[in-house]
Order: sequence, then C-alpha cells, then structure tokens
Amino acid sequence: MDKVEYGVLKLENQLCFPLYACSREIVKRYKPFLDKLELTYTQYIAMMVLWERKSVTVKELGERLYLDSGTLTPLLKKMEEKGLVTRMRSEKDERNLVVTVTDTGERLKERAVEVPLQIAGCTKLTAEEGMLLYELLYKMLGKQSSQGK
Amino acid sequence: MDKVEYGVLKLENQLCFPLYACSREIVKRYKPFLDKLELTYTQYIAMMVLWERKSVTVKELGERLYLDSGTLTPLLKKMEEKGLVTRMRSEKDERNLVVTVTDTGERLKERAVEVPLQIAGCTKLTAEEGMLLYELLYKMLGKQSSQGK
DNA sequence: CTCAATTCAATTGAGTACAATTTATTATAG
DNA sequence: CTATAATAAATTGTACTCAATTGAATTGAG
Repeated sequence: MDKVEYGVLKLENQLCFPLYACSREIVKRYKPFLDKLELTYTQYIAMMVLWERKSVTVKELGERLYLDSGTLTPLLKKMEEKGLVTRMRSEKDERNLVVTVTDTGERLKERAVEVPLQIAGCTKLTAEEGMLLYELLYKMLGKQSSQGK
Repeated sequence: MDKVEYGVLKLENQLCFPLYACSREIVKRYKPFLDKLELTYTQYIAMMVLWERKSVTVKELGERLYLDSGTLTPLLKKMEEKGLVTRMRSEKDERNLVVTVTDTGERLKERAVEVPLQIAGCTKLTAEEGMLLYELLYKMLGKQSSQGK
C-alpha cells in the first residue's frame, strides 16, 4: 500500500522501448551488407525511393521517409558527391529541389538486390510473424497498409 | 521478362523501414511530455532503469538499453550536471563506474508516472495488438519475452 | 499589381548512435 | 611475481535526427 503504480515506469512494461531497441538492432544487422555498397542505412532507404521513382523532390522524399530537410539536405549532398544522384532546382518552381538518380546510382541497384535476400536469413521471425509485425507497425504509424501489392 | 526481382528493393516491401520510422515517430510523440520533465527520450529510459535498480554500472545499463559507453558517457554526464544521478568508480573494481539516482532523480519519478498514461491515449493499437507487437519485437530482438510479470 | 502569408530548402545547434581506439585497472598464465 | 590478456569507460570521428530559424520563391487577398 506504500508504493503506487510505478510498474508503468518499468522498462519491460513499455512498448516504445523494444521498438526503439529493435529498430537500432536491425539497422546494425544491415551494416555489414551496406558497407559493401558504401551506403549508410539512411542513404539506402533514400536510394530505394529513388530507384523506384527516378526523380523526387526533397519534400516528397521526406514525406516518404518521415525525414525533414535538416536530415536530408546533408545526406543528399553526400550522395551527390558520391555520384549517386544529382540535385537541381525545379524549373517550374525554384523552391523545389529535384533529386535524380544517376547511371552510377542506377547500377548500384543491381548489387543492392542482394541485401534484402541476405537480411532475410538473419530474421528470427516466421513469414507470418513478419507480415503481422508489418501490419501492426503501419497501423501504429497511422497509415493504411499497402501490403496487397 | 526484362526486369528482374527488383520488387524486393521497394520500400513498401521492407520490414525494417516501418520499424525504423515507427520508432522515431513514437519518440516524437513522447517529446512534449518529456519536455516538461526536461528529459530526452534516451535519458528517460536510462532513468527507468535507475528508478528500478537505484544503482547500476555503465556496463549493466548499456546491456539493458542496448547502448555503449560512447552514447552513455556523455548522456550520464549531462544527467549528473542536472543533479539526477551521481557517477562514482566502484571501490571493488575501479574499472566500473557506478551510476546512482539522487533524491532529485527519485522525486522526478513521481512526475514521470504520468507519461506512460498520457502516451497510452495516443496509440492507435488496441491492448491486444499492443501485446502482440510487444511479443513480436522481443522475439525479433532475440530475447525471451518477460511479459509474464 | 503588391505586399503579406505560405512554402520549401538550407542552416544552426543540441543530442544521440556507434565503430574504433585509448587508457586505466584487474585477472591470469607461466 | 610478472608480463600479458581481458575488461570497462572514456575519447574520437562520422553520421544521423530533429526543432527552430532563415532566406528565397511563390501564392493569394485586396
């Protein structure tokens, strides 16, 4: 009767913590594979959008990745230096900066396809559990799942 | 027949991405509440361990939070400056640094209990979904769930 | 038209993360 | 006992992450 409901403050009773820890652990699992491509994890997911779209504005990329220009501007400048993308102001609206994959960036895609395959072997979840986790995470993110691809 | 299996490289087919995005979004949801306590998210989870254990070494704290001394040393120094913890070398083994909650740190616990309650209202998942997500994340982290608390 | 509001990137500053190295301390093989 | 190995923090350097601010370009109300 002395202690109140401090149980809610225990780390093991938090949902946020395994989410935070798991996210970082997964990024670490990607590292050895991404090192071979000389990409960081953030650069990798940015390239995923670019391989799919060819050209996007910083704003669109940010909406897709949940990142803002504070993160993306320096990231994209490094990717430009590496020759993976070009950065150019839109002619229609010069406030927009258009990022486009170069041929070098496009060629990297061929080596990158191996990454998801190699990572799949490191996962401790079954396919069904992975699917379920996917659905729950997107629900938590507040978006409709686009699983039915 | 021209395109190969590039579908594996689509952002929407990744499990890692919603994990990464969700983790950051949740930390953002905590921010307004943690701001009132003048804690960052990382400081908050470190305090959770300390509220539970009273005293831990940097090594133990790191194992619990999946963080290393490179992250924890500056974090704990800031927490010491704020008067939340003390940092002292262990007498038994001076390689170990023992972190202990101060009275100020202990008092913060009383205000912190509100945080999980207020966050709970922001979640888009049902209790069952939350539990399921929790189990899946711990399985992915490669630890046995300690849910049966 | 024209100036105030809006939009988009860039910048700034604080705070992590983490790999790799260094330093101090303790354990251990010979 | 002593040189070596192992361990724990701290340090260093790179790379995000994000809130807040700034500045240039565009929009829109009057």
